[in-house]
Amino acid sequence: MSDRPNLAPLSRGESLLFLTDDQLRRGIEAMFFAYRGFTADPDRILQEYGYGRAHHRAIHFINRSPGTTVNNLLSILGVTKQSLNRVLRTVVEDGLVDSRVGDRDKRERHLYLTEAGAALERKLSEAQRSRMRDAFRAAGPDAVAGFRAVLEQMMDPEMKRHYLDDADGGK
Amino acid sequence: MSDRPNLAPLSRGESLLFLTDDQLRRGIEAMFFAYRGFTADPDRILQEYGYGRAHHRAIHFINRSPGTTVNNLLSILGVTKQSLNRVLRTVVEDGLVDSRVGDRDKRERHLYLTEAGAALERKLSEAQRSRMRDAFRAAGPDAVAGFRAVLEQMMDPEMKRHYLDDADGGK
DNA sequence: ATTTTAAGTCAGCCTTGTTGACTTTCCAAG
DNA sequence: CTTGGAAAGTCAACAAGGCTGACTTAAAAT
Repeated sequence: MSDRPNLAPLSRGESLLFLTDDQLRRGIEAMFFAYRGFTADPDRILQEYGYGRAHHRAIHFINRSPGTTVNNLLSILGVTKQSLNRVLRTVVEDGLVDSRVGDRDKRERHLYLTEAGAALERKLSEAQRSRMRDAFRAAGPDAVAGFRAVLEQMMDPEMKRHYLDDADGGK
Repeated sequence: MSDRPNLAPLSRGESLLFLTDDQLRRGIEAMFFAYRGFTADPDRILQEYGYGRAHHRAIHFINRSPGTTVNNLLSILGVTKQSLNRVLRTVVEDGLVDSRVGDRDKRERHLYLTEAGAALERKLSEAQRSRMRDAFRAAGPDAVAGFRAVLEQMMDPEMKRHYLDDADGGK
């Protein structure tokens, strides 16, 4: 393969790098427009339920890590506890999330999805997975690896901790 | 369910992709965490100026397409005119953006960055480009192509129109 | 002359973020 | 056993930035 994919005009022989400001600007806009697409489908579903993205995020990560504590969720989501609490209160009241006092430490609340919560989670994530599946299929396996590699590099280091604690073990 | 847990694509990067629900969930979280990183640096700068992401977006696209009209900006950003107008009013008042009545059509306002506006734009986009440059460098050229390919597929079709109207011309 | 379009404005509402102050619970260290 | 502090929750106030709806002005299009 060429080491210069179809990306750069490179008229000035000076730069071996394919990272012109224009290339970077395209990457920036790609993030902007793609993120909009990425959230569009769940947003529509949430609206029917009177929820917002904040509810989606909470539900997603409770589903991913059942029994997680509020504090843990706080550090993943990066919002204040007051902000999270407002969201959490509504989903608990609405019977989507179960908040159980900790056994070892009774100050902690452990969060679990109820059946209704799990049902909404499936609905939301199926919509989101569907779009991602289509994008992955259309772009191909190599592109998917590249996509993940770049995004991983773009995260703040502290966030990488939360990005799939399980993940591919070593590496 | 997935009959093929994380085995590499053995069919020559063609047919069956390894798109388990878990792979897709990783892609979803990658988007979430990366987008946070992506906006973190500009957000910090904007805060010093008392602006938000909405101002950044307006400034970005005015810089990309000087002389663009309010209506055009509206369709790129996908917000209501009232929402955009509030943002636009402040940046015009603050002398970052110049709003000129159209020559051909006097109903239209054409938007341009002033020197001060261009200075802020450079500051913001340099921060964002810097992070993207680092991510691109670390991930490598092939990854960058894949990143862009996947994001492009993830956009809503109408948004693809706005994504680099200039772009690689005849394909 | 009438209708449509582009832009702007006013008013009000919602979600989701923020601070700050304060309480309750309860583990753990002195 | 007392007390310091962490975890969680609550109340209040505020701001950004979305939204809708109603309305005006000016100019272009029909």
